[in-house]
Amino acid sequence: MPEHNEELKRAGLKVTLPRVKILDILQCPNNQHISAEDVYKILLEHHEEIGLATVYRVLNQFDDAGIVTRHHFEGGKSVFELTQKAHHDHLVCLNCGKVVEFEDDVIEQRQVDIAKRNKIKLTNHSLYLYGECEDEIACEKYRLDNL
Amino acid sequence: MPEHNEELKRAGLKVTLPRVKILDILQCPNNQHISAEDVYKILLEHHEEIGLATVYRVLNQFDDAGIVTRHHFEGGKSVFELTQKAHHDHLVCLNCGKVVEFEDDVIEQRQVDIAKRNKIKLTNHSLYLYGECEDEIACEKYRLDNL
DNA sequence: AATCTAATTGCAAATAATTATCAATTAGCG
DNA sequence: CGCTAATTGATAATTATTTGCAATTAGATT
Ligand SMILES: [Mn+2]
Ligand SMILES: [Mn+2]
Ligand SMILES: [Zn+2]
Ligand SMILES: [Zn+2]
Repeated sequence: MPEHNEELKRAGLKVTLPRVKILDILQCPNNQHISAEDVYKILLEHHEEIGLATVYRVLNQFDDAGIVTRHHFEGGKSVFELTQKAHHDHLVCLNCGKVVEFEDDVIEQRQVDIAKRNKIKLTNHSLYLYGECEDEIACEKYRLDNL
Repeated sequence: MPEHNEELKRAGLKVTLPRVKILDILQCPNNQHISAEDVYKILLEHHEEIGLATVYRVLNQFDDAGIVTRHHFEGGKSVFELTQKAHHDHLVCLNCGKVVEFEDDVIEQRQVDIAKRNKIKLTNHSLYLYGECEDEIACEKYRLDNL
């Protein structure tokens, strides 16, 4: 019934409980830019008996299908977010982990120019800005709230 | 005697064969943006009895000392390069692995503005452009030459 | 130059993140 | 309702990197 089913079918994926549940989790605003491990933890909290291997598998399938976008923030592990209508890049606080999304047409255009100038057909890029919240109090609060 | 010694001493690191040899390897133009594993392979080719753990340790020490800069290109493993006088970003061919360095003041300035606008003190950033060489023949050649 | 000691190294075992294997289960088509 | 290929869970395997520890050594101190 939910539109989740449509999205899965469109991607040629069977509608299974793990997939629907994982989509649910990704949908939640709190869980944007979430790691496989964290998706798994939330599943456990919801008492869903879904294996970690399945989480990784499903996220990869979603990535292949374009349903999610994978990012490599500093820290080794991949994080995923539902693919948005518009491309955007990220600004990450190294203290509290807050992620701010932004888009900048000037930067995007420059990237295209640089690639062209160097005779390379640009297929994608990754841009991450790292820093620290100027508001230290809010930063510390955010950090504590997210464990 | 070589200036390597100075660089190591300045960083408070003893002048040892592993460190000197690894600096030698990083110095070579062929080895810009090289992984720990590849540094280790080259050491083996040079018949240097240096352990892989030491390579990782030394590269981390160099990173801490600012002697090298670590990058995370697509592909999981870290790559290192001797820290250059000027900051630059990278354009990588996903086919042949060629890496082109570039600097773009407009992009740099925009990043600063974006961070400021979002009340975050920018500490660093990573920008990687990925694509494919327009010259497919040169691309394939480069790919084969590098294994 | 001989001595000393903290830094360094090599090797093997340990981690961390992710993937592969495979038998058991199941979605969805006919 | 039955069939079959897709999916899943548990576990073993991989990959990249780090850590523990005993043996070695650079370089300061006699
Ligand atoms: Mn995002
Ligand atoms: Mn470079
Ligand atoms: Zn913060
Ligand atoms: Zn190429």
